[in-house]
Amino acid sequence: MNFMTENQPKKPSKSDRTRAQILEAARLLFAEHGYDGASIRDVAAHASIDPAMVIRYFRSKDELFARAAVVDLQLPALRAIDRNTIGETLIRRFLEIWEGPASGHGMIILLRSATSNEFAAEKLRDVFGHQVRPVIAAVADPADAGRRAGLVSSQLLGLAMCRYLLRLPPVVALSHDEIIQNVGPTLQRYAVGEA
Amino acid sequence: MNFMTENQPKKPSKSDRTRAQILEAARLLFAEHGYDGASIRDVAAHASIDPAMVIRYFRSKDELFARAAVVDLQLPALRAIDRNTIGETLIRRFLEIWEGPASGHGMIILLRSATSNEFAAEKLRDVFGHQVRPVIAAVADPADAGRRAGLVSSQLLGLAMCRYLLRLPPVVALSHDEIIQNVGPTLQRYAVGEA
DNA sequence: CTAGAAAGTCAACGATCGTTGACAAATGGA
DNA sequence: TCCATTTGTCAACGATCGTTGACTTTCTAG
Repeated sequence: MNFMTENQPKKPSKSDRTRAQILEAARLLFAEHGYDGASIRDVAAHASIDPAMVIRYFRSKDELFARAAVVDLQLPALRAIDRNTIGETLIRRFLEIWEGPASGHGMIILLRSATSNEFAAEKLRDVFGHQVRPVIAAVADPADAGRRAGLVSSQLLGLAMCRYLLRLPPVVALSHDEIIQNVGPTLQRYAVGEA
Repeated sequence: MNFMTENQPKKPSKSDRTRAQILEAARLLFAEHGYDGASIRDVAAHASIDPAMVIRYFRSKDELFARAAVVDLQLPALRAIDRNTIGETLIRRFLEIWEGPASGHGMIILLRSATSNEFAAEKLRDVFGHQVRPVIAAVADPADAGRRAGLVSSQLLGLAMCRYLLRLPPVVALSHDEIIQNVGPTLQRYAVGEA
């Protein structure tokens, strides 16, 4: 038993590297094929390792998925910015999350599985409740922040579905500027628009 | 062999009823659990029948799914209506499709499986190309009808995801009037708005 | 009534899956 | 060096899945 687990030890101890490889492979395959479509054997093969190791490092497929489906949107604090550019700010951050270099696959993993996996769905509702809604609540009447955040989420999840999951050609073809120009005003109205 | 198959025969011939029962059970379970989550054995049990019969009547699970995932949105011809109410017309039809009495489960079946099943995804793209896009093309410059239809679809698919699949509480709580009031203008702008 | 087709039952196949436990190799501190 | 812990390999388990083929029951036309 390693009793230094909760310190900041300088040990990338072989096992940690294997663990990371498994997790990386899992993120890739869960993102591409969803929870059901990605088998533990597939993950193991992608990490050049035995399937049994996947279970040893993560206790089950569910736990592996939970580790892989971590999402931190890092939404900006909207109170600090010009109230008229809130919609634009949100859609710009959206594009960074989905197409920026630091994209951690987290959202696509959740979205890919949330339709047929209750855990993923709950996790996604959690992201809404703990990451999206508070940001909106900071700039809108808290009484209907949920409604506004819900509308914002509906547009953003739909855009993600069409562009990154379903890959509807006309939506894939949209440039960043077009997206900002079209969707920005929608989000602006949903977030802080009239009534 | 029944050589009267392509006429309009007055024979609900036992087998036709079984066939219909299987299809109904399949639609229900595919809508609830998706392609992977609904097994042929489940469908058979729901139809009070042997699993082998499902294969006999439909040749395979894929074919059964194809039969179950039929969608006809019956979108109204937008050219006939007041140009200023296009957004409202679209969102009203959306609510009818998803919550009206004639809801055939078709869209929820597709949406539930499209994220991890390529056939369902292709079918959904097909619905977009053959049912949504033409309707938009009738009232907008055909050159960017794809872009406009894509934006409309992103909002509507996102709303369906949040309200019927993910069941985000604040989105579920929205009344029809609230939805029409909030989403209508968005669709209006996407469909026929400036530039 | 009777023969043949249609409808339904049953058991099993091969494949894949998550998971386990027994075992071998590698590693590192004493 | 020796030994204990870690790390990795291997084969198999039980379960579930889609699908098949042989069989029996039910229905219906002649």
